[in-house]
Amino acid sequence: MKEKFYISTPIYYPSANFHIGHCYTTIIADAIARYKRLTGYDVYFQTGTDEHGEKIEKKAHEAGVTPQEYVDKIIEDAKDLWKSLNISYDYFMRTTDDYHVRRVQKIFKKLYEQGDIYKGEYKGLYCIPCESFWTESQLVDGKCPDCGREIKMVSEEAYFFKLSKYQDRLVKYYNEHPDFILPLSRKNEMLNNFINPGLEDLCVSRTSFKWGIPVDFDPDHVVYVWVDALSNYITTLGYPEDDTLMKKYWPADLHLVGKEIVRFHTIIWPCLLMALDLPLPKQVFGHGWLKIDGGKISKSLGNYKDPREYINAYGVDAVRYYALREVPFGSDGNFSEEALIARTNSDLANTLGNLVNRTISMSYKYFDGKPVNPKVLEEIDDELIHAVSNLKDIVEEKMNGLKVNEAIEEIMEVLRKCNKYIDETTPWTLAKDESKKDRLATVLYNLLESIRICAILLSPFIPETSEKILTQLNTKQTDYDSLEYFGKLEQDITLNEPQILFNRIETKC
RNA sequence: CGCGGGAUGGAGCAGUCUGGUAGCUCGUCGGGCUCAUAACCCGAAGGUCGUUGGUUCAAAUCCUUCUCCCGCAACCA
Repeated sequence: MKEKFYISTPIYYPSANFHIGHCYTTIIADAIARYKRLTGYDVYFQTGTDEHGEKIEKKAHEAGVTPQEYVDKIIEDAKDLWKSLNISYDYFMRTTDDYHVRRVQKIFKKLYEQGDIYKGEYKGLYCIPCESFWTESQLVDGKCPDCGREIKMVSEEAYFFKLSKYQDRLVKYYNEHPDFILPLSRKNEMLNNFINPGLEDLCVSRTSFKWGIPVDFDPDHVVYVWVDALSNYITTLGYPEDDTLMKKYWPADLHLVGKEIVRFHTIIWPCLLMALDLPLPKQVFGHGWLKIDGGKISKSLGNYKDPREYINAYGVDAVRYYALREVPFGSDGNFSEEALIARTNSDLANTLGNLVNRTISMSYKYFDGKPVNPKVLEEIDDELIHAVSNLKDIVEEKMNGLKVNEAIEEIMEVLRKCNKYIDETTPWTLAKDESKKDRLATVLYNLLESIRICAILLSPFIPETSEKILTQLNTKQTDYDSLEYFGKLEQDITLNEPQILFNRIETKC
């Protein structure tokens, strides 16, 4: 039986249409999910939306629609966006779905009945014009850090979760699972800032707004974000009503999250799971951000375009490739249209596209598109064949460490070697000498086989392009097992006519 | 002193743990090639490795001073 792999994106907050940052997280998750499927895992890849809360209630009110109508429209748009990015999610969850509402109520009640949730009073410093709570340390000269006006102490009745009770067990889990939080610097951040100073109990209900899941035994309250949103990862598997899928897929293998919500996934979520007596997720990866021209992507600044504009202009794989290639493991990267164009031209059009094009063209020119391998090898072939043969294992090592950009760079390195190999072997010169015909066939076969292997390994990242290449090769050797050794490309096939994979993007100047 | 990350040729990064000729991609300039998408291949120029002081035969790397940028600080991917 196949080994399972459960990967999730966060459930995004649909207060506005999604931007390139949401795409970034989702593209990485998709690439990892596709890679795991390619290598033989039974993958469950979940994404979705966190649709409750005051902000959406307010936004809907401003737009003159109900909150449900408001989010429905954005979710429709989000699904279209994921489709245009070739996101291969297995399930799109929404916190407004009936089963989720019902199961969250059951979870909340269970925690209440076993004493992990209790009723108390929420006291906070509140800025009335900004409608925001602040902590003491956030205040500037004792005033609201946003507007500078007076704040006041308010209190409301609320339910609390006993986060403090699980502190020691959480630290123990961290120590026993050194790879639980990646990158490591995030773990230190959690310990120094939150855990070591002592966890405080967490406010898990609100009475100040209505757009949320009602606490069924106390209808003045709605369940606040934590129990509602975080539990999405298990309510979709049936918890607590049906354990069939839970047994199959839980615990999650990887929660992919942005660095700003690492805390929720590495402190609050594990403690909730401990309270429910469920296993904890194996790994949480807090990735960096795509910046736009060095600054944050900001809804209020509106400094971004609809991602589909880039997809329509440059192709889905240009956008996917950029997101996956440009940002190093765990750190921030910059997004700009100029950089996207430069990356697409140099890597996808020049290195990859041109290589495929020139190789297939030569195969047509000299052998009518029929690959044969007479194995007239020379010393110069060794390095290429060696590099291509090892590529699968190198990519595997990088992907296991979630170093997606490095995995891609390794493949590009091999493609550059292929281009170099062409110049070194000069097939056009061999073609002029009839006695070198078998050598020429060998050189072209080596190239076509290298391209085939690279195309398969690129399929998790740029699936559309990968498929185009394999179609041009007209090969049936497209699964992971076909990477077992160099030389699996069939010799009784005819390639399809070469087609441009990526047109160079000319910038008007 | 709240915690953490960062500063390396024009741009983006690796190298720092474990000290030993500073590397990669892009860009620029020169050359080559003609299978290919002004592409591809080769070569060159360009760096006092943020700052101060120290340890050492030797520091981008270890210790120290300071500066600047960024993130977190109880819902911004």
